[in-house]
Amino acid sequence: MRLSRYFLPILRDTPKEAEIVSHRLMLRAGMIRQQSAGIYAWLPLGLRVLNKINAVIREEQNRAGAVELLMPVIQSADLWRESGRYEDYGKEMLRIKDRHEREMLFGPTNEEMITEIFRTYVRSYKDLPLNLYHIQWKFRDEVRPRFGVMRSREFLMKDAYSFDLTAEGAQHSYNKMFVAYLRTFARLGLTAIPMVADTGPIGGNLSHEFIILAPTGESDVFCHKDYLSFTPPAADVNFDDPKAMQSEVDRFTSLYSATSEKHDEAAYEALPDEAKVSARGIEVGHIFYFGTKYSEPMKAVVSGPEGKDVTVHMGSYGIGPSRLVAALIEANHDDNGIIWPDDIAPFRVGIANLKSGDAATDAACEDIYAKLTKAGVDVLYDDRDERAGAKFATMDLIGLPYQVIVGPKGLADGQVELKIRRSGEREMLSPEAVLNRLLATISPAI
RNA sequence: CGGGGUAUAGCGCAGCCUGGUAGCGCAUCUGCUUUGGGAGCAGAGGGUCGCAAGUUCGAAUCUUGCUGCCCCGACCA
Repeated sequence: MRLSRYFLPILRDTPKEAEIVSHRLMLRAGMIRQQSAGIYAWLPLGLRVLNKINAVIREEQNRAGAVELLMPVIQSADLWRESGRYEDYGKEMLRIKDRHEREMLFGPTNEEMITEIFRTYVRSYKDLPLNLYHIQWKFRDEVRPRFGVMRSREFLMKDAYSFDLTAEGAQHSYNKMFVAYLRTFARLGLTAIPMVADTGPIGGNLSHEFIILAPTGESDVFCHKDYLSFTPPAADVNFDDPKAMQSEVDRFTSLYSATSEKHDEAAYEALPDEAKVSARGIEVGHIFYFGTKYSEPMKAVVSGPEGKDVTVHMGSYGIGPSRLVAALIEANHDDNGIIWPDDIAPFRVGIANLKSGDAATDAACEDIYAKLTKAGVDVLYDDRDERAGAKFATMDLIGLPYQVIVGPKGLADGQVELKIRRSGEREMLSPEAVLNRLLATISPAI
């Protein structure tokens, strides 16, 4: 992408409403635009990041055997009356009426709808287990939205729903998502710690939140320090092997960890002092097993092996990609701006033409741009007629991991500069060497 | 939902107390000079001063009502 033809509304000043660093940087980098309290437009740069996060989530959901579909954002109130949640959900649910005065709602979650779909088509135990997911916008009318997309009213969520014949099967489904989540967060470069959680209005008796530690987090959390250095489940872990899944889950639930709602002061105090971690955390995922809470009232039943109807056991599994964008920035930034992980960056490489209009620098930039683009690398080529300083500042602000700096001085020696955003390291290399170096950074499919 | 703020150009702000028809910096546009870490000079464009009613010869400024937004708390897959 040529920056001169892109839409990247950078702000030099920080809008005063932005309190936390991720919100400030998302506004300054032209990623989002607030439209109303807790409601944001995603501008091109922000959308790129959101889509990259979604891609990782999809790969790991699919690997774990979940199947993607897409459900609507607007739902019928009648569906929610079946489960009894239309009355229970309260003012967080945005209720609307269509032209025929029919009661509708903007979905805060999709348990009822997925259960309706499931019960319509799935009749036999032979079709189980089944895990269906989608990535769709949700709306929860929070009393006080804040911190940009970290705590917004409209937000994107990946929500998966599992269906099993038995509680044992449901445990395996739960474990698969547990492992998939660990892998997903690890691939995003985040250390997420599973914590025993409150089940809230979703209900159920087995639930974990996945928390990443950050000073701007909204939850008080407590855990064993060793969690910070756990290695995530491997790519070739066998999701169909219940024992393998259970042992991974056991490994990640072996040490103390809890949010303040479930905190056990005595258990925590029993830890050695050097193992105690008391911090703030951001909830980036939440998984539940809730048995027949929805399948029972909504009559989601299948014929069992003995020919008798069996009410299915369900679980649901959420990740907030829009919140993850903010969480990633909270975990990856410095005074100059965002520092994206390679695979999440809106563009992996930035090319700064320090003298647009100069035949030699233009030619060198065009050549590098063309070759990287042809190799399938996302490149942002800053071909604007701007001063060098402005180009450096822009690339650092939007956090491009690799920056190729092309100017007349270097080209006189046949060299361009490669700068690594995260370390600040810079090196003068030939254009060919830079290309080889950049292509080598593209990690093979995990 | 309680408490506290705030609303003036795309962003950050001044002007309000003491009413006289709107200003600064950044950004944008033009020209010239510059050109390796957010350049300089000169000029230009851009605002129903959140909305409504009232007081007044005259309201960004005073009064009343409403609304948006932000912060603290409570709340929160």
